[in-house]
Amino acid sequence: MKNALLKNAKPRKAQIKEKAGQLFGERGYSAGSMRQLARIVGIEPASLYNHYASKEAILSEICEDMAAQFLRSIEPLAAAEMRPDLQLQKMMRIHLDVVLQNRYAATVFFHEWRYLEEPYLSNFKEARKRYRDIFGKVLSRGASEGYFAIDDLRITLSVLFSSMNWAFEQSGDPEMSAEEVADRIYKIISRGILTDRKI
Amino acid sequence: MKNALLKNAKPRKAQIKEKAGQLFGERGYSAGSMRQLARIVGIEPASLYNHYASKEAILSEICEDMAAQFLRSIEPLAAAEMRPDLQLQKMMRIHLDVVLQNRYAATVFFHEWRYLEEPYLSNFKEARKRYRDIFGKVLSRGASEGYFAIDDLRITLSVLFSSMNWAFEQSGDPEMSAEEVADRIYKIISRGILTDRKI
DNA sequence: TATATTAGCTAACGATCGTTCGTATTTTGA
DNA sequence: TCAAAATACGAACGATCGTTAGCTAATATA
Repeated sequence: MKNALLKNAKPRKAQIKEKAGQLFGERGYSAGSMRQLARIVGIEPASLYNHYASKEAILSEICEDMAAQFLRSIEPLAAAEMRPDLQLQKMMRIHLDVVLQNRYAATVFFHEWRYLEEPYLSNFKEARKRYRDIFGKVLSRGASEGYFAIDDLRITLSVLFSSMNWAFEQSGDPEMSAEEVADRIYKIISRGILTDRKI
Repeated sequence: MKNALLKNAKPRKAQIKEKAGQLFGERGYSAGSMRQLARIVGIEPASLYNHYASKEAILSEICEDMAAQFLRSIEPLAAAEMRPDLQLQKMMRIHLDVVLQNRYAATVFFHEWRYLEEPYLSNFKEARKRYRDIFGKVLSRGASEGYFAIDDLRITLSVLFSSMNWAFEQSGDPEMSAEEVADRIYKIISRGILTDRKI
């Protein structure tokens, strides 16, 4: 029963969510209207409300989905016992893989979350903090074990996530895989761009 | 004359632009209304149109101002003949100084430029490209002179600007100066976080 | 002092916003 | 088979949007 209901409810609802991700990602949450969304989906505006209670409900579900996917993807690796540098590299690959496989939703997740209202906003921030802390923990452990030299954890995390989250922002279609991009960013952040040569 | 003595405040137009920077930076361009702006400035909505022809005109002027300020600030250094690594560090300091001295306008410049329409949008992109190329040139020269090891210029520039442009995003008030932040980011990007020690 | 410009106001325009209502149609579960 | 649930629709509500019109008062210019 539940499954049957879910089975039929899902396609349309998922379709709305996907198109909303595109719309909000391209035009922004505020500028993207429910009427535009309805037109893209191919139904009347009023029909959207058979699947979502409000515009914000769509946004919050997109953000929650992404938060859950980021966390679910990274958690197995977070628990692993690896050399911190290798662990960081692998975690960056996974992060960028999630981003690349959810281009629009990830854009919404990064840009439009601020239009969430309570309690969604607090939930979002909490999830983001948990995710951030997972990376922070790897950096801290790497520092205490002598692998990393980290002057300021907050800035290091900021550089790390900024680099990853805006890597696909510029180009419409990426000519590189998530792993390639991740490895190039990892190389910069791990070894820097300076050569050993000193003049 | 007597008004010049009475008025310590900025001219209305500059005041509108400043408050619009705050509003658009905090709420976003689409979500921040002309009525909200008028209330913040302390005049009626209609009065805004004695100073700006449209909402978009305010946005475009904010973006143009920032583009001009970034370019004007960096150009003297771009022409200087210095060691590329030192030049890059100094340019990063200046870039972050401009960001920190224009917190709201910089936020608008980074986030809200996409709501510009032609021809403002093309002008914006052109200016941004010129600015980006200035940094790219330093990186390229540094690479050709053996100071930098750069696998992918586009990604390196992306990491560089992402790191700088979102450095002040999280915290409401920065407890670090632009120079401190710039130097910490420069250290990460130049030397990386890996220690020399291999276990 | 006479005139032109600037800057402010109230009021309201048409458009669009998110959303709701009532109803028809389709799909589902017993 | 049949009632109920799910899904769609047209129409419209009140709110808010950017903007304009028309007017008044202050200021600058001559």
